[in-house]
Amino acid sequence: MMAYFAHADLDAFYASVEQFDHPEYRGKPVIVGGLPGDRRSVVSTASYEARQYGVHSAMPIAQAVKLCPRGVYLRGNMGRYREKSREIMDIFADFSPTVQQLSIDEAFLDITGTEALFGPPRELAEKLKSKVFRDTGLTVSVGLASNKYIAKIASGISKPDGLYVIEPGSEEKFMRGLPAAKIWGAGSKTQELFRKHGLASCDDIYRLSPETLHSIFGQAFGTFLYRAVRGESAELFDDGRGSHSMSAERTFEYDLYDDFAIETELFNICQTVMWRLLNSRLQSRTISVKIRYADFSTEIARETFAEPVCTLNVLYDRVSALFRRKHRKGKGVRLIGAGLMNLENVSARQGELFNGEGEKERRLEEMILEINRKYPDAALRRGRSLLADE
DNA sequence: TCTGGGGTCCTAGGACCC
DNA sequence: TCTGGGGTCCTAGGACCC
Repeated sequence: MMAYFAHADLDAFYASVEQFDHPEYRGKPVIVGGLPGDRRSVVSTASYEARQYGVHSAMPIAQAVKLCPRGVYLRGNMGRYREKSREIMDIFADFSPTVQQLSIDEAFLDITGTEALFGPPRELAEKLKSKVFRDTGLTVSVGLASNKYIAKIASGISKPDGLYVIEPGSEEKFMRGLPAAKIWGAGSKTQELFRKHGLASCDDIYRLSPETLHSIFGQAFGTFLYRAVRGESAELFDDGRGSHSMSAERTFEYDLYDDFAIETELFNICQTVMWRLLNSRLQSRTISVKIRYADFSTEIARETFAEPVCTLNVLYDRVSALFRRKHRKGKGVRLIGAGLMNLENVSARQGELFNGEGEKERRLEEMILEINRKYPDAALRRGRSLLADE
């Protein structure tokens, strides 16, 4: 049986959720990401009305305000977006037993062999689109193709509220007709390389030998490009295996120079990471610290320990020691972050670390983390001093 | 107009072991 | 008697995605 995939992608997701929840925003340019006057905020999502002013994702809010001063600016509500996302993913699951969620607002559906239930792929896509709209008030763009990579490209062709079908057998022709800028997985640096080598279209890349592609782009990426421009399955994305990580970071409105202020922020970030770790039933032996200085230069330090992190105290001790080793004093700090890599499921052995005193400490920490999560402003200092007093 | 936050994957090179 | 090659683990940095 011929494999067939749908890529379903919500249109301007965060902005559309806001317009659904607040009818007074409908038809207006909505910009989610920050309020006018916020320093160092960027646009997370711009509604299609806002895009007409030239506003787009990743643009600094200050620039968006210049382009679109009358827009509706919002900081956003991730909890609400996640809730809406779950509703939509549940709908996707009605149409395919194999839904691979790629991010909060998009997924691949393996729709191979679903004809008997939903009719031909185009019909399935139309049913899916109208069900999503009926049940959630949001529009979704769908691409249909014989492999996931092409389905992903297809869903972007006729956004918003689009439906684009690549007939089996026409994958290569479709890709070769696209500009190189449309290659998913080739970002700004690669686009620069394309320009440098005079590669304007996918067809230009198609004409290069595998050897040339490898010499320009490296082994893995060269192979990826070779396959992508032929309309072959080019799997850039996670196949479900592989390592996972968990991190939190914060950019400050004004660069920090004060050690105590920096340590307090670092502790705050460790709390966030620890809270998520405790709720995930995962563990990790590798910590990372990220520092971005006022000049935007960014450094990352990692360290792997023999024993996994199991309490906030341990996490904070390790993170702050690594931070102090890496930190160049006197340079303004724009961002700090901390994370855990190579996450694995909590082992039986780890359970032994939680007996007696360890268990008591962990319970206390869980309480503090819970309080701080509920009342972030009130409990922060208390949390830190409680731990410091031990 | 200076550039968020949370992820994934790839590469190159060093340490160490057999 | 100054030097092989493979495997594994680890670190730092970069590119990309939404």
